[in-house]
Amino acid sequence: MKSITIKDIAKVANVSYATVSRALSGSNEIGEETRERVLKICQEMGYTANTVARSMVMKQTKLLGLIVANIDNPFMSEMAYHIEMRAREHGYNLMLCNSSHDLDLERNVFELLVSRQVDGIILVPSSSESYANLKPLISKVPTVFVSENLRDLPESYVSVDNYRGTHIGTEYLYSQGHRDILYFGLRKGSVTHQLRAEGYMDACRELGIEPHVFSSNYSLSSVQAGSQMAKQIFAASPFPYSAIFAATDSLALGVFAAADEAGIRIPEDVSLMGFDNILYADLPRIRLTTIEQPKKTMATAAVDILLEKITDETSGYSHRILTPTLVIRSSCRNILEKK
Amino acid sequence: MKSITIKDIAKVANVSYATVSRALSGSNEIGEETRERVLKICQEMGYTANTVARSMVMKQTKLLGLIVANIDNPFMSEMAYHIEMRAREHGYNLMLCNSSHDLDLERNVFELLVSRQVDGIILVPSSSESYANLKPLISKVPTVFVSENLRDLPESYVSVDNYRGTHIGTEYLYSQGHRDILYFGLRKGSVTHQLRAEGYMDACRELGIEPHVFSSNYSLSSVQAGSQMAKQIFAASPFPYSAIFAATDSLALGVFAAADEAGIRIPEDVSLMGFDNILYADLPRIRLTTIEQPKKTMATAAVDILLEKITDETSGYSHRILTPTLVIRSSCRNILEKK
DNA sequence: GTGAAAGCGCTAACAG
DNA sequence: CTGTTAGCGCTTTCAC
Repeated sequence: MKSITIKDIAKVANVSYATVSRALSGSNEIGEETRERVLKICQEMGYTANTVARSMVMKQTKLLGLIVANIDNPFMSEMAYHIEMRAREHGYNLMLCNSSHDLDLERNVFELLVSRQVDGIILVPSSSESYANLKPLISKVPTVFVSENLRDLPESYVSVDNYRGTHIGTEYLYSQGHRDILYFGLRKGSVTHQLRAEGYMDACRELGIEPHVFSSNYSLSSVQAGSQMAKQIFAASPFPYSAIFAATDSLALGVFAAADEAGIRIPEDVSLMGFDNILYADLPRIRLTTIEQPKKTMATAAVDILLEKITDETSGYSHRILTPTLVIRSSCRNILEKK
Repeated sequence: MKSITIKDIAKVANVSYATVSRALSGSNEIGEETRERVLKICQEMGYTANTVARSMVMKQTKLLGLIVANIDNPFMSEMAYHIEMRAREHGYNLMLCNSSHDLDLERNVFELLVSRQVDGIILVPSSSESYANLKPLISKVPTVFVSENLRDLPESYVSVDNYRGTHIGTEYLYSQGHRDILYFGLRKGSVTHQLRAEGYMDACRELGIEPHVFSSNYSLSSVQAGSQMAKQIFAASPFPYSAIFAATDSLALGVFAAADEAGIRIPEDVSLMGFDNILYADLPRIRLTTIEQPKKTMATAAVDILLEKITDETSGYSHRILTPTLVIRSSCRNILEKK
């Protein structure tokens, strides 16, 4: 499987291999007929450029690293899709690594990507701890965080306005007549989830209703965990809330499962709102009303910010906070109207 | 951001840079104290090896390409997760490319990966046409196809025993009293789907019931398409089948949606069986009875076969066909029993 | 317009 | 055991 190189072409074309390089790179310091002749020979001989060699001398790989906790999480995979497409539009390819929600692994793969000379890294951290965890490494390569709000940390990130998301959602629930709303799934240590809870609480205050939040240290992105947690809240009978605002769609799915089990109907008995608008949310029989994170926009923004960082040597960082929107489906009921 | 190299280390350590290389590579032709001293300096100076340079001389990148149609498809993303983890276990990293169900794009990214000198490629094709489409390129790099059954084409692949899957599923449906089963979603041009339909039809014949298959040229992996198609079959009233065997879980989800809309209850009025056992299938309110593709095993096998191909220069190919299993959830009813 | 040559960071003979 | 040296395939000055 010996592949043919620029030198082989040069020999056949009877030119120096620098000339072949010029022909290939679209340089203008080469005669038109020479270029065409060389290019034709490349074609005929089935020449494929060796990007690795080019990377060596150019000192850039046109490679981006993408670190996610789990690519099989619907939120992640949707982000990954858009990120990959956008990156490729700009001539970049993606190296994918799963960190499996493990900080040590996250650090490992980050270092790995650095040693592979990626031009930049996009990181979808599962918690706010990632920043501290990776801090010493971040200086080695342009990095942008996605999805997790890092508040005012000096590193680039793009996220949604989490505070506003739950604020909007709470207002909607209120407009549907709900006065007893449970916020389900606050996890300490994640500023993203801190902000979501705050948005809910502030909205409650403004609306003159009492906030109730159910905290947890479990994963907030697993429906299993959600259903475990939801079992606890449904143990109280009668269930004292008319609506549940889940911190994530996955959690909401878990609530669905636990509600079915407990014989509580959604939305007839209690309304359910999610956050993220993952692909699952739109499934038949689920049809979850939720807060949409503009995933494609976030993905695009992340790539663009990263490429800008790569191009401009000027250090600095940018925070891009996108606006979430309410997606109304069928998991919330207006309790002002008659049943 | 100038990174430090082996030479910088050599200078500080007062040795030749070959010695540094030896220390790093764990060679045994180096003195113990020298190694330790060098390694300590590497540590102190924060040296990170340049994998690209190493790749150049080693003529292997320890990089695998993964081409999927859409990483945001739940089947793909689950496969991707396991593939990445397995690859990394063996010291390989993954370059991810989406082909977006486009044969030209698929070829493009394949070439791209070749020029990036990946050591091998894992391809999850969306149809059987991919083989013909990529044939001239496949000789350039070890490749293994995943999920799509290529029948007896001379290229490595791992897939599930599709024929057996639908056979088992049909028998199960029969055991639950179903005699009028519609097979939903045969697409010509895919041997995978050909085999699935055949498994169903042969089972019907053996069981002495009449096969009915609904063909389509739509995508078989989109719930949207599934619901469009399902609308057509539900237009017939009364609906003449007691069970529907969908060619994929995504299609089954579409059937769910159309059934809800048509006021047909699952499983009370008609039973529904899927194929793939994607993550969605286990969601509350869906709980789809389906045929499981052992995705983790497939992923692992794909990586292992590929690495073997990479290591053994001996050409040749292998076909690995795994056994599917029935996963019983709640979308099928036993119609022998009283309602 | 084209060729010669240096060098990207590293490994692997080959000497000593 | 350690140093010297020759590349890996390519881009890019610098001459001609």
